[in-house]
Amino acid sequence: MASDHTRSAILAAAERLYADRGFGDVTLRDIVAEAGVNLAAVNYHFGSKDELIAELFVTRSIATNRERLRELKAAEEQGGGRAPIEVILRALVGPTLRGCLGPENQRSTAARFMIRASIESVPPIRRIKNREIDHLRKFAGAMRRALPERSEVDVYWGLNFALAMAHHTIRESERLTKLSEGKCDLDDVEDVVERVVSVATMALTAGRTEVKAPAKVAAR
Amino acid sequence: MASDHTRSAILAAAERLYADRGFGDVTLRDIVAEAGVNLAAVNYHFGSKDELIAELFVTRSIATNRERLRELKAAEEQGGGRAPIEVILRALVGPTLRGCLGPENQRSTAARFMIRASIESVPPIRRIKNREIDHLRKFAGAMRRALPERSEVDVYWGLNFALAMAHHTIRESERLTKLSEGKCDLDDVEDVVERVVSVATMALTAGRTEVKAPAKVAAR
DNA sequence: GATAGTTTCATACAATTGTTTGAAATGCAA
DNA sequence: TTGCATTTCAAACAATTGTATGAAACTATC
Repeated sequence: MASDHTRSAILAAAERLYADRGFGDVTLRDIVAEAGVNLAAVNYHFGSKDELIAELFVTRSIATNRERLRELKAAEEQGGGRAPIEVILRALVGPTLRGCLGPENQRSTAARFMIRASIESVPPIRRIKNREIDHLRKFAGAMRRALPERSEVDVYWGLNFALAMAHHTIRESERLTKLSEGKCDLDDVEDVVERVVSVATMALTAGRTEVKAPAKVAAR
Repeated sequence: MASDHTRSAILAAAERLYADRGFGDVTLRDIVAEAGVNLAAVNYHFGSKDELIAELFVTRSIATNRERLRELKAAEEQGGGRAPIEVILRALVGPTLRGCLGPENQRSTAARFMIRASIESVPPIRRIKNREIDHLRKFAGAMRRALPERSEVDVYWGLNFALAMAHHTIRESERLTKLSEGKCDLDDVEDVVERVVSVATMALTAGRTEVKAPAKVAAR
């Protein structure tokens, strides 16, 4: 094992390049050049290109999920097992948004890598990705506890829309800036978070404030 | 020109394969095999692989935009130059959702291709994609006319969120089905359209029903 | 300081990719 | 039919990719 220097240099370079340019057009030769190591080092340390990607994704996936669950657990414990829906949604979309948006220099490579992974899903990632469903299920559970009158289906849709707004805004941030001629300030991350959270909250609570009623009609 | 048979067979096969498997892992050999034509035919008729993709994208892009604008124009003319925001949003997200979701057999290859193009944007598409901004600007204009009291920034955010929900739902439809254990019915396209439209409408009108007031505070 | 195990390196390999080539086939006008 | 342009085809080409190899360099233990 010795220094591990080569190994971690590869991981860092790969994550940076994948985050910037996507999996499609980053070759092993690009990675080793960026890392300043030999081409054969990748196969020596990771076995194959796919295993490198998988290791990268697993590591980051665990970290991101832990971050989100930490916020969620803290909120629920504080509220005696039930957190306000806004807080839950903030725990869901906040970390990713904060990691990907914001002033240029503080953008997180890890977060941008995860967004790439969620977009152009390559085989090694696709194989692992199913686990994330369990993670989302925990959020769905918390949301149902926060909105007991709400139908299960509506909660899933709200969760889906919250992730939709967060991810899409990240992916298309450049286009939104161009479309709005800079008027939408994507560097003001907390403003973006609040916009997403507030719309998702409305989607989950509108037309159903206190009522106990059947399912289908909701969220209209 | 003669029959054009080969040319259109290539276009059809390419669109189908790209829609199904993405640009990343579809080779020219896959396409010509599917089309039942010779490998060299692609370069003979289109010049290069990139030009084939570009032609496909341009054709579909024009058709999709025309479809959306047709709905929009019809609505605005009927309302004397100003359509209700719900109708505008339906014109924006309806065609794409209807094309991509719904019972297996009636899903549109064209719509799925366009979603692929919006996801894993390859160089030839990226070069053209800027034009779509002009198209979105027309929708932004109609939305501003429908919501004159609303700030410009809020309208752009509403537009962004509407597209976000539509596209994300299409992209992650499989995951939503799995997460909800089939309870979210993605075959009921009109239900999905109404959900997206209603949430986007709320995002654009909440907390600002009749008031004439400054910007920032909105959509909270 | 010799030796065994680990890591790095230049280089080669095999497979796949988009593209080109030149001949054969086809269609069409005179 | 003849002649000419268009279209199709099998085959080869050149470039790029991930991977494998075997020797060299290094590290640590005795």
